[in-house]
Amino acid sequence: MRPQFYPTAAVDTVPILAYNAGMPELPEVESIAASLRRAIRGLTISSIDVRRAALLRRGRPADLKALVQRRVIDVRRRGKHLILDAGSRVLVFHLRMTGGFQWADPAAPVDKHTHLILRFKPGRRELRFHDVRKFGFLLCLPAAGLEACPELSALGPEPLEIGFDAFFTRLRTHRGRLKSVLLDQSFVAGIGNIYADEILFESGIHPLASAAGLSRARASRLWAAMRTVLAKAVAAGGSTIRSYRNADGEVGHFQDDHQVYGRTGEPCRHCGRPVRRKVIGGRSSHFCSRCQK
DNA sequence: AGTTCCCTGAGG
DNA sequence: CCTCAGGGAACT
Repeated sequence: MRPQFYPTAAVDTVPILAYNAGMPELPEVESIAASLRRAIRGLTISSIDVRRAALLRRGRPADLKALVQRRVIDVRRRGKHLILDAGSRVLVFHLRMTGGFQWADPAAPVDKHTHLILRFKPGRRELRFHDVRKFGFLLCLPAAGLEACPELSALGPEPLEIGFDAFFTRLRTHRGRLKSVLLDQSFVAGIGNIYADEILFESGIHPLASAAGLSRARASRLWAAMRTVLAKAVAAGGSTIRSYRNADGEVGHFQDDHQVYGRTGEPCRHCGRPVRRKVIGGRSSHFCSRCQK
């Protein structure tokens, strides 16, 4: 997990906000939340432009309008959800596969996939939420009882917060293949297809292994790998964010450093055998059949 | 536990 | 033109 930024324009251009171009999982959402926090915490929402009402899954357009004049208290993450805390009311975004934000110059053309625009005071830039495939959604809810909303209450613990004993206990209650269990947001929240494969490779465990049948020793390796892989990715700012949009609107490129994900047929970085790909639970899985048992 | 659906751009 | 990818809900 060592993405690097390669400026494509002048050396002095500064990336100001993650423009997500990958599939956001826990590390990416964490990174995006941090960018948004730096950009808008403490600002007052001055207007909201809803360009695609269907984006709003819970709450009403009028609830969105009621956010105007409120101050942004914080931006945080829960699972893959991004929570914009405006005091007694909050906005919850789920980026799904192609959702992302732009911290844009209001004069810049608005692309057709932009579904929501938030403007602030003070500030000369606006926050645009875009989503090419429209899988993402937005909740506008009262802060009180937020955790009780179905999207959030269904989530399992945070993978970087759960201790080993609790993790091991949870594993036994989730039968099925390990790959599917890691992707189950009610097991732990925030792991997606890429990190699930990377975690399994790091732990040396096969994606088809039975979750409930894992020995304590193997579960311990899995737990440690989960922490290592996710923490490194968080520290790197999210390995699947492939581009940043800088102040000039130029896009820089990241180099991914995955061990197995998307490397079908390429040599395993440990043993050199070709990385295999197999569909498990409807999701493509990448693994090394020699290094993962 | 597997399949379908949502949606669109990318790649064949 | 066709097919595929993907998160996650809603099926079967």
